[in-house]
Amino acid sequence: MSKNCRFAVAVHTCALLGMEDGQPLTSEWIAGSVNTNPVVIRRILSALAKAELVTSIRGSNGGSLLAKAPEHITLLDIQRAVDDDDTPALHNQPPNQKCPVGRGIQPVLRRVLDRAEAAREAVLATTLLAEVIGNIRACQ
Amino acid sequence: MSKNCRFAVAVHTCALLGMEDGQPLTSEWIAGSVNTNPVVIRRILSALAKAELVTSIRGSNGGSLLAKAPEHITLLDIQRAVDDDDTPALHNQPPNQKCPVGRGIQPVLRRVLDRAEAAREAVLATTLLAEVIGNIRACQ
DNA sequence: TCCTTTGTAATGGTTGTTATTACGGTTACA
DNA sequence: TGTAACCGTAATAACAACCATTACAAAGGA
Repeated sequence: MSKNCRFAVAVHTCALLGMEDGQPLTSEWIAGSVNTNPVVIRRILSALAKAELVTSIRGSNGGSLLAKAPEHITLLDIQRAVDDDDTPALHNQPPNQKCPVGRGIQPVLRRVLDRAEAAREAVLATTLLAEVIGNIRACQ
Repeated sequence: MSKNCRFAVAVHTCALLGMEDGQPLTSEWIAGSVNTNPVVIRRILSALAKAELVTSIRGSNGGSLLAKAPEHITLLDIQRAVDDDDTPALHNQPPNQKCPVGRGIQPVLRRVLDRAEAAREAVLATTLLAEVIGNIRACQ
């Protein structure tokens, strides 16, 4: 479980954009809904734009729009856009290579953790932004 | 993906204990294999003991032992023992409740993330410490 | 030209993690 | 009955990640 809230803010942002279809929203407006600073939103939007999930219009009357229909954006797309998935080192210092366990533990653990992470991502990959928007609408 | 290495150190420690069956290992010895400070190991062992996965013998000739056979310890047991699973708040500040999305986003997201986390834990729950030890032995 | 808006750099505060020192309690053994 | 070898845990410092905020350059409409 990641320790930052970029993913939550990114999904929140995309849901707003998806519900106001075609209407560009400013970072300040989005920040008002998320309850944070507009610059935080712009950083998230910048990451989403690099992944080609949103586009931005600069200047007066500008703002951001979804680049794809919510039916074509998965939560995994969003997660990959905003969370650097550089898998952190298992151990902080490399373990003692003179010990059989020290030598063998890392590849073994890595394999298991990769399988576990793949299972987690499979759930996100099958959840569409459109479903999230539908659920939000349903609980009003 | 968690950002600390407690889980890796805990599995490493349990694998050592499981391979030296019956022989108590000192925190200093384990620290030599993990390549860290003995106090770090003792903290991990303390958490593992609270979860009744290991026992410790104090005093001279003391050390730690597995409390169960490696066939009866899953990686999920170990993870739960050393990682506080207090699910962090999705948003840092609660979102704006006057906005429909701000009101609805958190329960919806929480549900999806709980499902994703359950899928991840299912993999850890079906991986036994005994398998890890077997894999380490196999790649010597 | 002026105003609005994005894009991004720089900075400070907060929090989580690891390493390390220190010290008290426990136990085997001479 | 000492003493040495252990564990258990508190305290602290160093370090990194993250977020909020200020600041400012660049873009674009009126």
